[in-house]
Amino acid sequence: MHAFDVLGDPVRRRILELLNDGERSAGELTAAVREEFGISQPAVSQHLRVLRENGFATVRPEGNRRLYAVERAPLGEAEEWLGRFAERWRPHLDALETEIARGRRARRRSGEQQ
Amino acid sequence: MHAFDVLGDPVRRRILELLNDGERSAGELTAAVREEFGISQPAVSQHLRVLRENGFATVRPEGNRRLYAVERAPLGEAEEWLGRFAERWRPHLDALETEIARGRRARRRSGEQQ
DNA sequence: AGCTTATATAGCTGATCACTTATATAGTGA
DNA sequence: TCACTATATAAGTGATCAGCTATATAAGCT
Repeated sequence: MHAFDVLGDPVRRRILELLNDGERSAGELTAAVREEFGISQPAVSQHLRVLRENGFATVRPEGNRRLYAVERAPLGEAEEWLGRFAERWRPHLDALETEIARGRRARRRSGEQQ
Repeated sequence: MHAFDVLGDPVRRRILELLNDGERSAGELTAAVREEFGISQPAVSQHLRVLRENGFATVRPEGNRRLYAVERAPLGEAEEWLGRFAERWRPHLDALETEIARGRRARRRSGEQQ
């Protein structure tokens, strides 16, 4: 399953957003998502499975619970694909590198520390 | 239709990649995509419609042809969403902003022009 | 062991969507 | 105008997928 297929679902995107704040148990995620989307516990569990099986999330059992955490690598790949277009829509990003170099030169000359 | 739903299709992603190199006629896109995915002309045309209607591409008629161009704004929105996770996987991007600010201060003080 | 809580899986179903063929629209040039 | 090329739309179909209910698995507690 391609990264963008995984990200194509609003529930999964929401779960990832929640996980971005830190680890969450399946139950916490289910409660939040049920509230917003009005779907059942198994529905959420299936989305968690998709996230797991595609490497977007990892699980770690803690007692009774299963704690989920976001895995950023696949998100990075998606971002990388979009990045091939980014040079054009955000040209100032290229300029950043230049800015840094100029800033360093300026500081060297003025003797600014820190 | 959400940005990631549009990007969820491999044919549409390929079309965007092709458009990233510059304007292409519907016919050129159709030829390339038919080759790679083995789908019909109407199938490609429908994908072009999705890209148009969701703001990922614009068209401009030229004689008989219709020339497509990529529109980067919605790609930027998708990238922005991913960016909320990026702070963690690419922390140096945050540092860039700081660098710029520091560079500007340094230049102001040293009186560097241009 | 038996009950409860937490989470996952199985099996089914309806909606969505990408594809197909057939046809419509529109520009070009004889 | 007629034929030709380029592209879009229409209508129908099958596959995929997200949802549901019911049930299984597994840990904690009494």
